[in-house]
Amino acid sequence: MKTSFRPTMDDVAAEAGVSQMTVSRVMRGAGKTSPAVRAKVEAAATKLGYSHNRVASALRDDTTPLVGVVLPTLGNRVFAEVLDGLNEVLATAQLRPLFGVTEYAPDQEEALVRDLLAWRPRGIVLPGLEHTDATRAALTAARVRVAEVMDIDGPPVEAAFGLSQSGAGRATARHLLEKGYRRFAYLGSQGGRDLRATKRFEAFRDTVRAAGGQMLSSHVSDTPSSMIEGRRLTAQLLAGPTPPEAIYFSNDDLAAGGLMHCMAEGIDVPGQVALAGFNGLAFLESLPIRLTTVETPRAEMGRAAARHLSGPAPQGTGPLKVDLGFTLIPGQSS
Amino acid sequence: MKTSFRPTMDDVAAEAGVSQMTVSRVMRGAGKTSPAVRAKVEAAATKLGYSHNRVASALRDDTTPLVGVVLPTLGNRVFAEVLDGLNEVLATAQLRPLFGVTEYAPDQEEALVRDLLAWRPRGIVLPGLEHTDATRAALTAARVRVAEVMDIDGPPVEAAFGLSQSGAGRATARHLLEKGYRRFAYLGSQGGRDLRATKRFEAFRDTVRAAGGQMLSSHVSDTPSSMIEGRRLTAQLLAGPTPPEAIYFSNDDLAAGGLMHCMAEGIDVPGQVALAGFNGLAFLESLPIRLTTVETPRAEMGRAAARHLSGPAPQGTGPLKVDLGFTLIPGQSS
DNA sequence: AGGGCTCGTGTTTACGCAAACATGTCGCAG
DNA sequence: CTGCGACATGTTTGCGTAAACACGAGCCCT
Repeated sequence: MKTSFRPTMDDVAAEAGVSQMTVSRVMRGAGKTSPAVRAKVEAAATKLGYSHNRVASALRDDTTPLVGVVLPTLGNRVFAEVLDGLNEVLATAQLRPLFGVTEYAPDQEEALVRDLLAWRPRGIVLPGLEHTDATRAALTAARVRVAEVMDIDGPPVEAAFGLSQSGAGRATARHLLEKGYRRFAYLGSQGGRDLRATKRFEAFRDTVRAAGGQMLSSHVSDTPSSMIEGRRLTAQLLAGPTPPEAIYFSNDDLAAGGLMHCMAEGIDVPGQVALAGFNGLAFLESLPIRLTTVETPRAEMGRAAARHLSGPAPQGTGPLKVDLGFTLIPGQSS
Repeated sequence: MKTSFRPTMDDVAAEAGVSQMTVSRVMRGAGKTSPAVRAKVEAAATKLGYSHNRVASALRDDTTPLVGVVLPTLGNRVFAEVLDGLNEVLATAQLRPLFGVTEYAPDQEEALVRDLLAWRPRGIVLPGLEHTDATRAALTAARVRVAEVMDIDGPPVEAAFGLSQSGAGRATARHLLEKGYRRFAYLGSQGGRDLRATKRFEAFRDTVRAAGGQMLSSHVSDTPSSMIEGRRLTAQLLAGPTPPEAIYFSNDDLAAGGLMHCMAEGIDVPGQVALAGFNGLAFLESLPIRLTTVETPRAEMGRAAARHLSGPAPQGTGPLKVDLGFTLIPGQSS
């Protein structure tokens, strides 16, 4: 006997006095097994401490009950919430998420997708609709279900579950224009690698201009987004030569940081400057002034994607787009 | 040719005019291959759209470059941060997290561990030190590295990376006692299933009593923790017959909710009631009053666990405990 | 010049499981 | 009492990969 021997179905079969195939059937609850045999096999498995080997099973089946999950980052609560919703539904379908993060780099996404596909997953979840050609090629070559989340402004590989990012940018612009603001600035982070933030910004800018407003400036820092960074960027902007009437931030973290700066400096919000964010994160409730923002269905995007991947294969009806919507939340900051 | 044919190493080998083994060697960059052959093989692989099959590879090797990750929940930012730190280090070691959540149920943890072990992972990460006997048995039977995170108050299976939960409870109690408070209440959530929160509470209570203080009440709701729930619990408590001088919350979310209640009702903090939380979450910065809390090294616990699992196997020197510490942050709420 | 290297490549084999097919057994209808 | 079918269990086979070993070609050292 080897040191640290690990029992296989053959060992369990020998112990129970049945064939390996019968053990397989009992383990999976598949096919026909008599109660007597089932009991014997279960006792033998317990006695030997047998652990089913999903790797062998997966090789035999040429597929795994895994779903590859690609996220831009875990540093942003948004994606943790998407993952949570995703996992919630995957768990009920006996699927397990296998994930990796790209830090918003397309080439990292490409490498990650390649690696995830090597596991022969049942499906794969990607953020957004923009991918390299090689990524798309790999996805279509593999027989794998694909769900794209967050964005629906573009052609999905197979199915997209999200919201119109440019729609959100437009809605925010319209709200601020209605409130009478005309001179705007935009503050973002991630060095423009967050393509959805860029879509929001461009729609915002175009809407402002179409209405006769002005984009005085836009500054996108290179760092990950955080409250601290939002505070820094806001301080810098307001100390500049052309302070805006309203600031559109690429997300709530930056916006909340902006609000912190204003409160610390005694700058009246929205009197001297209005602020708007994006996402509708729960912590906004704890701010002394309610931030204007756009609420997004984060967990629901994950759930919808998981439902798609758990369900039956699509009927060649072409790419599917599911608009899960967003809600403009007018706050006290505008 | 089958519909939707998936090339194997044999196909690549035929295309390149070499043996399957040579393809394997080129793919893994293992052993000796001449540059000429390498180029031929790589060209053939690209041409055919070959994707390495990690499942077959894992069966052959009887191990996978995967790490099973067990988390109580993803609904709490704390665990997303641990996962982030974990993933950060695992990624550099070419390991991939495969995770599942238990919702704080020991039997779900048991089932989850069994399932994760079926993937023959390199290692496994668990929250806390309390597990069922069957879970411990399964872990030791499997040849798998084990890292437990969050807590160090107890015997680890192999290695624990965390902080003393009871130490944190004691430190908070001492701080409040020094400030002169004597009549306390405790508010928690998760129906007592969060064993680490329970450890903090018990240490807090014992410290208070040993110093001649009183625990007027303790209430643990059954719901997941959230700001809303903290607000509700606090409202209920303060409306009761014996309002305390200070409230110890099981975490920052509840504590922040408590603060919201007090602000909304015009209750002076800490004049009428002091508040203290746990975790030191970033969003506390955005509260108008800095909450007293205990800062925990969440990402670092994940990183340390990942480093342990990536490193060489332990030298039979017995269980390892790594105290990553905590920091009491005295705020304006006490 | 011959022996023993090293280096690059090929051949054989086993990893553990489950589909497909084969076989055996029992009960019941005619 | 015979025959046939339903059901339970067994046998064979192959999934794609990588370790172990085999082998041949060239090289250096004596």
